[in-house]
Amino acid sequence: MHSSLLAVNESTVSGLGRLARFFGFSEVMGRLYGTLLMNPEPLSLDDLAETLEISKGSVSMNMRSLERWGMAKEVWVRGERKKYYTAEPDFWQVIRNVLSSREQREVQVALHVLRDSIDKLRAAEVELTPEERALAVFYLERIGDLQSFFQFAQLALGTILGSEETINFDTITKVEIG
Amino acid sequence: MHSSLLAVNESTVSGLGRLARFFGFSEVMGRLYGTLLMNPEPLSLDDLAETLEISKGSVSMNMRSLERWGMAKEVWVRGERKKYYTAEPDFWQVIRNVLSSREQREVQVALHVLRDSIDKLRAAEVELTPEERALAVFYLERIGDLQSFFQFAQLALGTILGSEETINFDTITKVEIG
DNA sequence: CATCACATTCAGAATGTTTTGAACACAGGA
DNA sequence: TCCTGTGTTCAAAACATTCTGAATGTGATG
Repeated sequence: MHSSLLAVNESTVSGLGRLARFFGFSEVMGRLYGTLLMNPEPLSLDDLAETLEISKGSVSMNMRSLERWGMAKEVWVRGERKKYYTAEPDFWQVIRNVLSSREQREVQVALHVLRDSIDKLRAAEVELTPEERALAVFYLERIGDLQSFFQFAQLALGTILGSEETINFDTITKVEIG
Repeated sequence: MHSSLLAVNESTVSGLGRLARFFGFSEVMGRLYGTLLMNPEPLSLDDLAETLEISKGSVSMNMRSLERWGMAKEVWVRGERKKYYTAEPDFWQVIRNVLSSREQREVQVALHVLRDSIDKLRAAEVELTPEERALAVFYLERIGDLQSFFQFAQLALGTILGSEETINFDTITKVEIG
């Protein structure tokens, strides 16, 4: 195989490994996804283990994670008993999965905790000494700032996820906040 | 001190620890930032070590990281020789720092690598066998998808960072993509 | 310039995470 | 039923990260 193809493959695989880390997944998951993405044909567990030079056990577990996240799926190959996988090629779909099943929930939990804190402080107000009351006011201010941030995050996620149809990245010319 | 104040403090500190992890920092950094954020008065290294029950060495190192990221700054306390710190209270400022010095660079590196890959494939075209050429075409397609994604990320980051004045999260009603 | 009060550093310990590979489970075919 | 090829599991090992605390550095002060 020509060296340029090998080099491009390698840099894509390691780049996706990096991206996976960034999104809080294991690097191996990213590399597996990358390997599948850069292969026109489906690959078996053994193929993947051999290509990435990692144990079959690791491939097995990481592939199941990839499946759960909708980043890869099993395909049937005629006359073969092995499991074969392909990458979900719609990157947008993958991002949507991650953002909606993980990030969005995180943000909502955070907002919930903040709201609880505010309620707690308001409820306790009558029992506080003057100094404590001053501190409570200070807390409310800081918590309000955090709330604003998470509300922004919620809004941004909602916007990205809200558009039902697949966003065609190529046609985006502007991201507006207002 | 009233239990509600303690509870709110604790949940904010651990929430910020969590957020720090999410952004790829150490949890301790987040907790330190949270502790400072929830204290009207500056705190010394010893105060922080005692409050969070961690060693002074760890506090020292993590506080220097926080300073480098613009999340905390030293303040002079009259008549004291110790170093005192306060949290940068403008959350938006903190986010801007992180996004512009880290995320934006990451995205630009990724785009650069992808462009290099495309160039490499184009340059090698004449030397390829027919099968290799088919694979190159396939690679170009996949790489184009990745490029679109990173270009979107670049655009979004640019929009958030581009607005010179501090964004008031409270007044944001919409995040638009188009 | 010696002392004191603090901050910083870093080797080693503690802890957390990921990987491996051997054991096991399972399904299909003989 | 037993064998064979495959996938899965999980305890232990390898590896990575983070923390600690004693040693060291630093600078202000008498």
